[in-house]
Amino acid sequence: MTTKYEFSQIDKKWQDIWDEKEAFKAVDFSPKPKYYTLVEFPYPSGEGLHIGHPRPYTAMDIVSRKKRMQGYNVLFPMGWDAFGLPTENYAIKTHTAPQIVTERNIAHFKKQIKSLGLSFDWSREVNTTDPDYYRWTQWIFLQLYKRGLAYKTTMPVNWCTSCKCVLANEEVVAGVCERCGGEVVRKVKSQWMLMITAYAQRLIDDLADLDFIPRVKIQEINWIGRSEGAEIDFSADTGDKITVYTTRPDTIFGATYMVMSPEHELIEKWKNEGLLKNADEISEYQAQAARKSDFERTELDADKEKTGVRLDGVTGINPGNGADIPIFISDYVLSTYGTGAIMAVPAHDDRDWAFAKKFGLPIVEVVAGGNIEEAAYTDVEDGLMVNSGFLTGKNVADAKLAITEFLEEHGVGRAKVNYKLRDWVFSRQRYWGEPIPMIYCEKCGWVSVPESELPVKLPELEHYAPTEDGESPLSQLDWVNTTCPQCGGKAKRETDTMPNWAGSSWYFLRYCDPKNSDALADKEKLDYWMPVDWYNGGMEHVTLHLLYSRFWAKFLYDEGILSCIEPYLKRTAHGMILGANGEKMSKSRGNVINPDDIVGQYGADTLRLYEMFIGDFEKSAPWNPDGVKGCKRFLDRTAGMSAMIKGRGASSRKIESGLHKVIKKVTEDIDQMKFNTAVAAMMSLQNDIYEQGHLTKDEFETFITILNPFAPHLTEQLWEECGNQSILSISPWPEYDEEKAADESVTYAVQVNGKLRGTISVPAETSKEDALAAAKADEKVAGYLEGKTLVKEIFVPGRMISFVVK
RNA sequence: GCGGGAGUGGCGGAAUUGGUAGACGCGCACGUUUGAGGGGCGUGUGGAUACAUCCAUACGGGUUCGAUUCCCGUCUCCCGCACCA
Repeated sequence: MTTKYEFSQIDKKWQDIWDEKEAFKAVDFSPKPKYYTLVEFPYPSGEGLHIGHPRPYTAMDIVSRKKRMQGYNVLFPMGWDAFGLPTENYAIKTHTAPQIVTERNIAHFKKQIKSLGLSFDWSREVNTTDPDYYRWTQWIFLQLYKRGLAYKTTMPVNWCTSCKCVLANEEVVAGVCERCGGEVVRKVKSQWMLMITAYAQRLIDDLADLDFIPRVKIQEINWIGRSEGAEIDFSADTGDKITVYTTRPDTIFGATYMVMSPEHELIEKWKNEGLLKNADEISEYQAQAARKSDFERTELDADKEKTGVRLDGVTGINPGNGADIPIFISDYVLSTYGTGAIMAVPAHDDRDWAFAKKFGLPIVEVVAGGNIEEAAYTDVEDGLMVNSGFLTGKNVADAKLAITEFLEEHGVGRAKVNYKLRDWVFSRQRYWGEPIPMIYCEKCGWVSVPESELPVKLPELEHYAPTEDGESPLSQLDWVNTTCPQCGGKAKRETDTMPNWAGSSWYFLRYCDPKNSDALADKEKLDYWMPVDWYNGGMEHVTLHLLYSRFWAKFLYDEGILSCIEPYLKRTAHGMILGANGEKMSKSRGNVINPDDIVGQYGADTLRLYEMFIGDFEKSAPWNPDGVKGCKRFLDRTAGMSAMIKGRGASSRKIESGLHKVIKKVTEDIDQMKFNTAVAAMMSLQNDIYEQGHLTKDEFETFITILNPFAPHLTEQLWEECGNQSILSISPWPEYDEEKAADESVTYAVQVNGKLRGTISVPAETSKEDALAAAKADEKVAGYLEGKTLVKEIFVPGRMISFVVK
């Protein structure tokens, strides 16, 4: 009999039995209610599993196991997000094909993940680098192209000088490449783009009904960055129209100058027409701005001064008051937002104020309430319009409406909503990604690869390194030469590949029907399984993967492929596991914990339990080697309980009531991600059982049943040793019985004038009157009541009694 | 700067329609078992103390019979975004 958690003898045994019996297989169209739990599939890096991986995996495994035991048909799948730069860089360095490296990494990851006893349905495993998988990634791209949502354009892009590759906005973090930390510069290139901006409003609106944790919703909304304002057409004395975007049209009478981004197209026009007297100075400034990386350009440095050059020879006209105003170019105006030009209102915008101060431009107050000598007054709640013609006297909100109406009437402006979200740069000049299934024909332009010819397979290569000029290594191959599907003439293939976010944008759909060769998944299976009921992942993916995949799902809904408008009903996020010193784990800090070592030394259940007990699941927590030992001790003591079994039924009122309370607590805590307090409750009950010294077989079996999702290996073993033939992991979850949970007696805290003066213990069903009488009779309490006038009695059933005396 | 979150023992952390602050674990101390160590089992463990009490949840106020919880103000830390007009 097992009296300790002998992990080396039981972990593998039960993993094999679960495999053999297909205990965790998700059944298509089962009459049971379905439940789809999802964790972010990992990128199988060469470093192997990180100690952070098991935290979300175990958490969602616990949710899945509990749901299964509660009678749900659970889909809990796993796969590999295997395209990506680290693999390719490793391949370049070691001259090994990325295909081989990937295969090896996946095998290693899978072995590690399997050692944790997670209840994945491995029969649904997917791999984004499998041609049978990426065939459908390419297919979705073609559908986007067909609808005009994929397009190729030449534009300035973020270019990682180290990866020699284009990055999406979302991949540039603090001015450097989020993957390698390399310097990012601007480079003009022809790129495939996905029009995610077409879905900006829906991506905001549809969050409303979803059960996402608030910080995820807020971060997505902020990233999309909706703002309401107006476009206003200013004119120039050249006869040209300069449209600006502003959120403060109410301040138009305070617009004392204009600023255009250095890239604004009118500047070239005016240069060509010879209108600019200081054309050389302007060109020099433009060249300077172009050299700066986006990071330098947007860096907010306390010492950083605004720069700019006045367009000498051109004057703007304020359509509000008809005033002539100067026009500048400055790099504080971005070409990629709004119209690339602004009306500057220095009295009421911090940036315009700083610029005006530096260049000695007039600052005209149009909203009263601030001190514009000191700083711009940007408050929109208080303050009335002044110096503003027909707007004078109105408040800001009314003035906005009035001026917008005025502009619309006169045809020089209109209400306008803008978003910070940009279209998704979808091309990568690298080898290890899905080829973009497009062909360029001199005669026909860009032509789709016919769907019947998908997948466009990645050809095998000798050299994987990108070329110095920033082209994909695929461009060096004869593979690029093909024929135009439309006219049959000579044509060339697109050599860029997709970003690694492509395959992960729809993988949760493939799990519903992973082997389908006629469609990305069968419609009926999608309708059965989708949407995902609970998706847990990292905060770092909120503005990347989460947003991208919501976009693709919405598109597929529009195409009639999906029946749900949102892919995930519930989204939660786990905290990081830090090193023992409280810092982020990293090789350079020397504080890395390897999950294999923990599993080898303490067993899978110990690692699982500790990762759940370590702290609040949503927050980061430092690793504590002694904390792991505490969890092993609890598991050993759980096994030790089997030697304390006597009889059946209930051993005592106390344990029976405690057990039912813990059933309730564990059941609820799992649903609320409060795994740490669920474990604490079981530990506490175990202490009570040890104190009593014995328990019944029924109690023991119930105890190991609720512990099973956390520590499946040990509890299966103990269940078997109790003489059960069944698999515990798929046995019914215990029912909570309120009557049995009820206590025999209740302890009341007794306060006098708000201070705790005693406690009394009375039978649970004691009436208010009897309880109050008992409280007054308490020796200590009586001492405080004596000689005083009782003003008030407060009775909170089951909790406390409070007397107010004078 | 904007947005979000958090400040509780030596440490990780519990406790919310306001109701016994510090559950549970670690660490530490003592006892016990053992040839010793380790391990197990048990007891104790916020601070001060005149041992009746008093103080204590970042800081300062407020509401209340009662505040970690609600309100006002201040400070600190973490995360995200960042010249988005």
